[in-house]
Amino acid sequence: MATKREFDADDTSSAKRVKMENGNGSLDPASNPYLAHWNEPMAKKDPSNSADRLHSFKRHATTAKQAKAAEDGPINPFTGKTLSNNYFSILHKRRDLPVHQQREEFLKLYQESQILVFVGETGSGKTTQIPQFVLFDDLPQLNAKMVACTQPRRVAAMSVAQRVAEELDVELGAEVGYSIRFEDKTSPSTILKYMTDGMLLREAMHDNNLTRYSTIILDEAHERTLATDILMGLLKEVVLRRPDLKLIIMSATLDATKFQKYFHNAPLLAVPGRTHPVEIFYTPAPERDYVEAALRTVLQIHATEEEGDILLFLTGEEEIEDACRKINLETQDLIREDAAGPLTVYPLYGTLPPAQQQKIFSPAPPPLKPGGRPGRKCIVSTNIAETSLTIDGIVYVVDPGFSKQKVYNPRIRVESLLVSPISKASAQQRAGRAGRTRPGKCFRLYTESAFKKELIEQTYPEVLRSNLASTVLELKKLGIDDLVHFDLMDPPAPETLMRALEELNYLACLDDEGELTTLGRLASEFPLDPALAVMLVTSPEFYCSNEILSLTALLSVPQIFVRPASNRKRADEMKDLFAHPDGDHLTMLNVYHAFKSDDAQANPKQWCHDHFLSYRALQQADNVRLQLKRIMEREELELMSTPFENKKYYENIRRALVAGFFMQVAKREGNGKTYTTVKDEQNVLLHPSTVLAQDSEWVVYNEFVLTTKNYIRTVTAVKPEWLLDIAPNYYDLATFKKGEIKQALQRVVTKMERKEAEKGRR
DNA sequence: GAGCACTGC
Repeated sequence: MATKREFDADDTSSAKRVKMENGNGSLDPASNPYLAHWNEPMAKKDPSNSADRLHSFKRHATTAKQAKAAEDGPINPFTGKTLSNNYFSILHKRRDLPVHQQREEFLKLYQESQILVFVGETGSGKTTQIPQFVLFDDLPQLNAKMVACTQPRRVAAMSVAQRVAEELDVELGAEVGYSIRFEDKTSPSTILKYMTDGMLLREAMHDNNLTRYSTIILDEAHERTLATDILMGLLKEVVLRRPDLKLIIMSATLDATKFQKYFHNAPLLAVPGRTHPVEIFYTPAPERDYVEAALRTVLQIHATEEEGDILLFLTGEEEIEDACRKINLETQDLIREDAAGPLTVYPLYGTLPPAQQQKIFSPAPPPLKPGGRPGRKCIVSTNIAETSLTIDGIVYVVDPGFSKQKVYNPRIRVESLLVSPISKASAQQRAGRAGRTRPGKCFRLYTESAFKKELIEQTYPEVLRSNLASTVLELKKLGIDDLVHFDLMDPPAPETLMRALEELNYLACLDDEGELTTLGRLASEFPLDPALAVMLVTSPEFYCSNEILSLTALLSVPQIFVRPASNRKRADEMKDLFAHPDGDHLTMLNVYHAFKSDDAQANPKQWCHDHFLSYRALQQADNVRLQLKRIMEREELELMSTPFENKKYYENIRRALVAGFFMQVAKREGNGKTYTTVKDEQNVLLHPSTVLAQDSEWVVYNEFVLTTKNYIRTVTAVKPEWLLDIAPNYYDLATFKKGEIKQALQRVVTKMERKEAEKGRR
């Protein structure tokens, strides 16, 4: 039984290798005490060992006592090797974690119930310990299955896997591994796999019952990412089809009963966390200018509070950089007056290069003179410090109560970022950041009554704030036929679903009955938005799949052009070197080709720096391109180019663009600067960053940006004939409202018909 | 004449 997984494993070559080595017993450190220290990977995998070591364990009938005895060694029950000293010293600390108090209780509920909701506050140890508790009772190795534990973020999946591998005294990637986009660190011997929630969702698309797993743990479920929400809906159905599958939903306290209710009143187990108390202060009256109030508060803390670092939450890059400058200036004044010690200010936001992000972990500055006023650091951060990054040593948190949040307006099909009040849950999370190392203080720049009466309980889950086109495509691929009755924890507005279905229908991914088409099935194989996926899948028809492949990759990574405030002119000049008069898409492609040239590859980092391009983004694009290319090859989509000398080289690319983005087209109004989007009839302006000459009558755009004005960004000129030709369903003139756009298209139709007729006469 | 919160496949 125990060796069965070798034959089930995807990686047949390594499975074979394991088998051969198993034949040679003397190489197995478990059976040869003189080789127990031997750490060569080739000698370690032997799944049958675990069955031997845990032979007295009856699946789903074990006790905490049994597990503890097995953990106490001296032999590693999963590898058969002697446990290291490091292992025992960690084991000692692990047993101190709050979750260990309730191991027996956990096992009982886990064994009794198919679904379990587990609530553990920060510091409870749930993410590292619960999967191990499961391992000793679920014994996935006996059935050639795995235990999966999902995380919303890649870094978390990687770092937790690393930690748990150390705790179990195994090599990372062997019994404990992780799986994230671009990196699968697992092997045939893996029995515990940490992975991103998106990754598990991808797997589910090819294996609707997730048969590789015997237990699935959804961690950080309270974050309610799109992937977690869909997985919950899916797993709710899968558990009915697979009575052998167990499911654990892990969450921070807040919303636990909601999860419980959603899963037919599944049992709930709560474990306290281990944090220090945080004292909360409110302002007596509402603040008019939250940035100004925040700066004042930071300086006051610095001048009057005892030692300890400060974390200030603001909403975006510009606001943060500005605040950092001001805090620095004011601190100089305080120091001159000898009213405060030194203060180092660090900005923190997602688009900051990793090296700069790392700086926040440097220690606070020492007093200016021995015995002088204490120095401290102040971190001014976006929401990234709320969940993704934890900084030890923070004692003071300043929370103005705002963050930028994505909102989706299905009426005009536009996602945009809006500065909005945070939720109570967010406010609590922010305050908690002050109590990680010792008791702290949190200064909320709003009144207590505003907190109680105005803040919503929870931030709306992503599923209620997003365009659901790709989600609907995924659900179809997951085998969900009846979307309207698919049981999501928070069902989105019917209009959002209708919009998504409509969009997919126009893209020919769904037929008129709402069934997945061949194109839709192909498109769903790509980790891309449907429009991009359709553009890529159809690009061979336009003889430019190589180029569209590059472009697709470029469009799915962050901005490649860098434009530092101090050197805008030079940056713009450099961009002009790559500019293509027909538009930004072609310009980006020129950049990519230049980046891949031998000249640039000699020293790509320097080359990017010299040309004001983001090396990180271009490298990422390269990575994405490779992944997409592999999928294209697997799906037998041909990779080809129109010869560069051919007149149609760029025209073919522009036509292929239309095949995916025909719903994102705008027409210039008269000879002016304003454009109107087709069908939705929004008035928009070309984003000032465009290289496109103002005289293009019809353009496709990649995104709609709602800021001070309505902009369309990344635009390329197209011909109206192509629209009618390539997307006849969408450009069925009968469906257009009366107006300038319809008239213009009507004229094009007439012209095309006349040409056609002339051709016929000749 | 501009400003991308944060993730993820």
